[in-house]
Amino acid sequence: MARPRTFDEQQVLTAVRDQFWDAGYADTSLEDLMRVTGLGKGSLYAAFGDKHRLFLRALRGYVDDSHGHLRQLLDSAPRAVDALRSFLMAPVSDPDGAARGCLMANSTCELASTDPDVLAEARRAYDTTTALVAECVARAQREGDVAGDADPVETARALLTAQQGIVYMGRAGTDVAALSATARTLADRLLPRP
Amino acid sequence: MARPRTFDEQQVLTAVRDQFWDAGYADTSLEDLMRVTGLGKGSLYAAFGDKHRLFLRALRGYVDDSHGHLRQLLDSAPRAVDALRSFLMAPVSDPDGAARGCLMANSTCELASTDPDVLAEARRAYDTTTALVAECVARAQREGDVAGDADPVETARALLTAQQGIVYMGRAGTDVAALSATARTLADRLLPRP
DNA sequence: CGGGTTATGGACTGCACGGTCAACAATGAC
DNA sequence: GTCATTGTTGACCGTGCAGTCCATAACCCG
Repeated sequence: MARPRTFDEQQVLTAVRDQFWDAGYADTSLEDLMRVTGLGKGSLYAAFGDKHRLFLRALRGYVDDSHGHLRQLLDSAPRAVDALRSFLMAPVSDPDGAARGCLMANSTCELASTDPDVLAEARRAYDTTTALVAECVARAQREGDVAGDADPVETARALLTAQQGIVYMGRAGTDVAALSATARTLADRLLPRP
Repeated sequence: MARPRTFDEQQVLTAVRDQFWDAGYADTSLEDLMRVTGLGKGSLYAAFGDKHRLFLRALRGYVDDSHGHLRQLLDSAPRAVDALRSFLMAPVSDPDGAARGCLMANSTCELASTDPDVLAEARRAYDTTTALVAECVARAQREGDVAGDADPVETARALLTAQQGIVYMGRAGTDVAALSATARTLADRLLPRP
């Protein structure tokens, strides 16, 4: 046939994602991307298109992976309420990762007003997250761990909003100890026992 | 003496702030700044220094103004608990402004990992905000509108974190109606009646 | 009115960026 | 071994950028 590729697409996308995550979209140059992937410009362009398309590709992969992890988290917990607490604590579960924030959130803040693709990806992401969390809230209610009078979707929105607030405060340099305490406070308040 | 300035410094800083707010730091060029201020490059450099210093100047002005408004909001309310609710609802109080987010938050997400000045400004801003809100929480407790067993600072941190989550979800394109409902849910949960 | 001083505006510079391209390398089919 | 096909590489290009600088304009003081 023809000459085969010498790189693994997933490895390249992971390196690209980390680069955009650390430096943002505008502050990442093609030279940065060449350095972290080990590929030449031509290879990157042939395989992924231009910088913007490559960014969207990495961003979508990040979102899909995150949803995969979330599904696993929500489904694997014996009691749904514990999964919901873990969801809220996730931003502070990795002490070193808090200041990094979330690639989707960082990208949204940087680009939402000028890049419709990023905004659309954000809406898609949070719709999915809300649905996953709402289902888990309903399960927690059936298990008797969360008051049954609250609307699961509304509770899920509140949990997601609070979680994004935690992500943001971590990005803003709040130390992890104080932020963990805040996360626990939010969990206690937003997941009232019946 | 010498030739006087033909521009008003505050007006210029307001125009600059709006430009950075709408487009972000990296996506704002000096040409943009010249357009919105009506000044030439030489005037901008002579009066404010380079792009980065001008940005920091506008950002600090924004933060100081925000704290001024917050003081006014917290002090003017007859009952402190209503002020705290207003604080939480502020991001959705202007329907058109929700998607704009907050200049401090947008800047932090875009630049926190590469610009120490912005990160320092963020920490300063949120320390101040926390102190102001905590004082108001204490007042609400004295007025008997908020349960007295909660630590005012910890409650303030939870409120601020939730508020930033609301700001962010607005920036991410959540429609204002749904977001207002979420804000009310968060207010109800985070400000429990005694 | 003249001269010292500061503001103004635009021409200019050097650079880093995203993107293109063509020559070359590696593979499998036959 | 030959060839068609695809991947790889690095030189190259045009553009837009931040920042500099200087000639000129406007002002106040004496």
